[in-house]
Amino acid sequence: MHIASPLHNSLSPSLAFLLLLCLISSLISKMGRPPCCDKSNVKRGLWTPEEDAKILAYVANHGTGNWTLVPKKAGLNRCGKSCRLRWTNYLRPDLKHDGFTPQEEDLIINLHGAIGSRWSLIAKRLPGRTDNDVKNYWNTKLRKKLMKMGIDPVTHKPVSQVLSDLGSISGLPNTTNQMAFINKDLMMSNMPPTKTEPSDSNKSMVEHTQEGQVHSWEHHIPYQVIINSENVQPQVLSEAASSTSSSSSSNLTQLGSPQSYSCQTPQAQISPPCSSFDWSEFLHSDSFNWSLNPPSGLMQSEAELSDNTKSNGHDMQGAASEGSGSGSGAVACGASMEYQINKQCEAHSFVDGILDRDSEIRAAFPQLLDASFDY
DNA sequence: AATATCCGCAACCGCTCCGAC
DNA sequence: CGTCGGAGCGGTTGCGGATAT
Repeated sequence: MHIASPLHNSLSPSLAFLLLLCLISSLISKMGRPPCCDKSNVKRGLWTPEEDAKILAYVANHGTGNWTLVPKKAGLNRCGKSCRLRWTNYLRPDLKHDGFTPQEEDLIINLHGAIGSRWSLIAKRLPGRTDNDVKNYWNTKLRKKLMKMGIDPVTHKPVSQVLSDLGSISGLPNTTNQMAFINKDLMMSNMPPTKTEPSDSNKSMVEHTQEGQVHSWEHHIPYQVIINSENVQPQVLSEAASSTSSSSSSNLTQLGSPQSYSCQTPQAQISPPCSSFDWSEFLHSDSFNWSLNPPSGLMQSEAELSDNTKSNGHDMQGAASEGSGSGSGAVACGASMEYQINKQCEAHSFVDGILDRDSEIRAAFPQLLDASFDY
């Protein structure tokens, strides 16, 4: 004896499915933004030549833009976002697919030291390269190269300086006005855990596994250990911190790295107080062409530059636009860093300059280094 | 020769920004 | 002013080839 409810009788399977869809979409809208496409029904993974041809044909006929419609119009079972990435990172006709030149390599290192992991900004200085290219090249080659040479790829400081800064935190005489950054890779690769006995204050941060490996650094040590508020203006700090979703390490590196290039005493490293600094302006300035004699192709057109400034204006344009005085401050700061960077570039390569700085620190603080670290 | 490990790169993911409505 | 969707960004993952054992 089955008594069917009226609802059960009237609800066809297709209607039930629609209601379910409505319920799900309603739930999704409450939870947050729905995905850009139905990932379960689109192809993922490597692209075939046929798919590439469809994208190329579509772009040739319609141009780029409105990528969500591209899969449908081009006859592709792909997410629009995936199509856009395929185009921008691989299919664009202006892309270079050959290896990076030494000039490009130097430029990436210099720019990374100055602005951190702003791959898109760096890539804009390298015609034919995408942010993905630059990022991959950095992660696979340049980072390791710098580490091998004893340079912390995060701070672009010599390892000895980073470690001495770490020693300062852990109870050794503290050299204020310094910015110290802890890089996990650096720790893992340059700090033999069995050799270094952490001080009491450090023991809580350093944990040795049974195999003698250090772990959990990132959970215990803030990347930014010391920031002198007199030298780093809160506005710059907050702008840098809020400008991107990238990690705090990269944001803070932007602030610290240019200063660390200077071949001066630790105290003198710190630039005069800046009301703000315009990274975009700095990058666009002639002084940022370095002494690499970059090929003319490395230069960016004015249109691109202004677009660049616009797209990054919220985080790169500081008080320069807010008042005449602060504008000159930005210029002054830019000039200061330009001087430091150019000074270094004039005499040596980037790496040479850092190694020189390393030697100076070793000479200035032999006891400090010898007593704290043996590497 | 077979297997394990490493490495580089393409692609994906999640987030933010920004303009249109 | 808030919402929506496109676009861009940086970080991460996974695959496939290269190299080591």
